[in-house]
Amino acid sequence: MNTNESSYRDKKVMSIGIVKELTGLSERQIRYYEKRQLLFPERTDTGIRKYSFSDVERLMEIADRIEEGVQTHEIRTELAKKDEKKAKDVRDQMIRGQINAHFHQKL
Amino acid sequence: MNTNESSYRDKKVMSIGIVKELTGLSERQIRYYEKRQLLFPERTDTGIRKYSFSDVERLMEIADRIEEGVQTHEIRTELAKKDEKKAKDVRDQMIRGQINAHFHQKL
DNA sequence: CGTGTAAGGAATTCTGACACG
DNA sequence: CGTGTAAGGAATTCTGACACG
Repeated sequence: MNTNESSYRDKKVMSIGIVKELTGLSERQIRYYEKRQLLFPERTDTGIRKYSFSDVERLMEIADRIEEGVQTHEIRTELAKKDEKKAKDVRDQMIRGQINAHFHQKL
Repeated sequence: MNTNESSYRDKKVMSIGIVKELTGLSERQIRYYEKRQLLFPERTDTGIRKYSFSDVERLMEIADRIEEGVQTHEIRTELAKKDEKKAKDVRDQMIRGQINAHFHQKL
């Protein structure tokens, strides 16, 4: 029941037109940030880009940093660091989950 | 922070192709259920339908009921009842929120 | 009643390029 | 470097209709 909700944020379901509306960015900008490796939309079999809500959030962060005069290269590094931290947190939680399950199994 | 998350479920952002993939239904079926008033996607200025994750969930429920041999007309009634109940729950929560806010304001 | 399909048109998205700087 | 734009093509979506039942 809770497993579902959070997956909505990461599910790649929107095409660029909606993302454009949600972020206020131009398609040109959205595609350019992808080329610079700031975000990673998926593609349909026929090549149409698909974005998630978290991609939208990320684009708004990117837009903020750009406005501050930060170059895409630096933003890329920052985001990569953030992503790695999140991945680590997820791994930690997984381990706790395992331990927890193991503990309860013993009862 | 929490206000955002739940809104993802109801935000109309997907076009019919994705909904088709997510639900396994045909475009024909999805559009037909709309005509029968079982769901209410939004439209872009140019007439393209946009669906939310909750629409996707709803379509899966609809598909189940159809498989059980229930007619769209009945499903419509069932869903309307459910929707009304949810709306009522939301109103109740709003009131509780008001009371709560009022209470804390007094302190 | 619920769904498939072919038909024609309109709207969307894609890429590579020229432009400015 | 970051972004706008016109260009041409491919993929998507829309509606109304014929079909079966």
